Amino acid sequence: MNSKGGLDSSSVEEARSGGNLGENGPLKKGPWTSAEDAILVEYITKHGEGNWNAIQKHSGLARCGNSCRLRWANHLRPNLKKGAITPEEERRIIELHAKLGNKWAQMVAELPGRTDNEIKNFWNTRIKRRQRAGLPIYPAETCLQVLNENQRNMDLGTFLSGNTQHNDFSMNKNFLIPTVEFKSSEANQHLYTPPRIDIPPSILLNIPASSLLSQGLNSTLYPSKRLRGSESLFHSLNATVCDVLPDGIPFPTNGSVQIAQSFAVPSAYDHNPNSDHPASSSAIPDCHDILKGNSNSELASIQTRICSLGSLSSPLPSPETVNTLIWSTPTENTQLCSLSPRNSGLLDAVLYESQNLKNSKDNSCQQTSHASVMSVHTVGTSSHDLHETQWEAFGNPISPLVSSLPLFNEYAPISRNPLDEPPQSVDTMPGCKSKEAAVEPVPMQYGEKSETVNQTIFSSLDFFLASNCFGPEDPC
DNA sequence: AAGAGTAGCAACCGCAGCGCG
DNA sequence: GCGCGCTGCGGTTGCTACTCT
Repeated sequence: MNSKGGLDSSSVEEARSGGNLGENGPLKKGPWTSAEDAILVEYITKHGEGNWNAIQKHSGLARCGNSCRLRWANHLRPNLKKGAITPEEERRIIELHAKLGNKWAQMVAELPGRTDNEIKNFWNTRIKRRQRAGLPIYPAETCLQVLNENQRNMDLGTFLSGNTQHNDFSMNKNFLIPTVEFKSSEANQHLYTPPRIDIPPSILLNIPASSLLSQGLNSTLYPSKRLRGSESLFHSLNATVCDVLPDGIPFPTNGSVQIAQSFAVPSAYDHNPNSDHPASSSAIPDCHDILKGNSNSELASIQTRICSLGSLSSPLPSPETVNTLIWSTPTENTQLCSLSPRNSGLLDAVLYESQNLKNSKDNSCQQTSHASVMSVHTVGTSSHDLHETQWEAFGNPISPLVSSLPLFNEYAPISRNPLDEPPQSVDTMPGCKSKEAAVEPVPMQYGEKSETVNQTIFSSLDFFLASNCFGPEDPC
């Protein structure tokens, strides 16, 4: 690539003139030549890093300052570690991503010799690879490790006081936990007293949404000073996810989930102002307001709701409409979701769920709802219930989250490697008429609880990470 | 053997934060 | 306080090599 001076003068002169580009002409793009590298290295050796635009001006390179900076940072600077990512580095990257999300620059500090670009590329490749294989993004041990670390570092009090691992939380002084009523959930609560979910706040709040949703839903949901495109995307996601969370879901009332609970709010997609879901009206601040005012709440709400989404009840759109949903062009209802071709499919589906949820509120799908509600709230109490009830929701033969997705079952209740075992037909499951493949719930042993619960959470998340199933990329 | 598909990598683009005048 | 330029970051795109059919 580069030799610190092994080039003849003609090559350097050519590089200085920008090849076929004049020195004052347009800046050169594309791959760097050895001659350009040599010039850059020479200049930085003499003058040091920084002032990249000056480098462009004074070195004669026909490259913009930022390009020089990137070239130096990613390829030319000393102490760069070349070669493939080692298993140990991979493990570290996974850990860091679980903690930090797509904060490549921060990860660099923990991975000397590697560049943010390298890490980013590695991660993106890894994501693709694991999605293809139907594997969870995060190994269970990583989930547990992050969980344990967060448990050590943070409790609810520190979270609320801002003394957390994620300083972003502390930077929001107006983090409010609005009181939320779930009127429509009362009946459910009678039936299913919300048990305490045995998931500490840290696992829900400290694993950035960007980690959980990266590449699948939104790349930068993690509270960040940078919102940019993801902000608008988040708004759409916000709207859709707000809506798809059934109003009747009675969140457990421990601290962590209360936070999530407080964001189960209506959205602009509620086209029925007279909706008889009072929980989705005045008592709850608008998601958008919350989210604009406190980006951390994005994390909390999204993460938690995504967890809940894993067990969504389905308003039972027909398979036909599911197909329409998946393949139709954006409508006024879905255009907000068209921010990213990768995301639109999932968000369309979520939106559709939302619409049908509203439209079918009078339908007799309460039992299905209950099943899914239970799947959320039985996590901590009965693994058996968890599997069964989640299974009911997941196995809903008409849900677009299932019926259109053979892959879905690879992300079904328990994170199991679909490569390990061929999926079992849902037909074999009581009450399931879908022809879709399924994975049989596995009895959980004592001691597996924590891991399995987390696996469940991340399996659901992984399912969403695999959301391109909804889109044209993978019309499964 | 050839074309298609995919993986991996390098580089670019656009945005936001920051400092300075 | 405001505008401007610089810098850094994260997402995306494009290219090349490799694999598969």
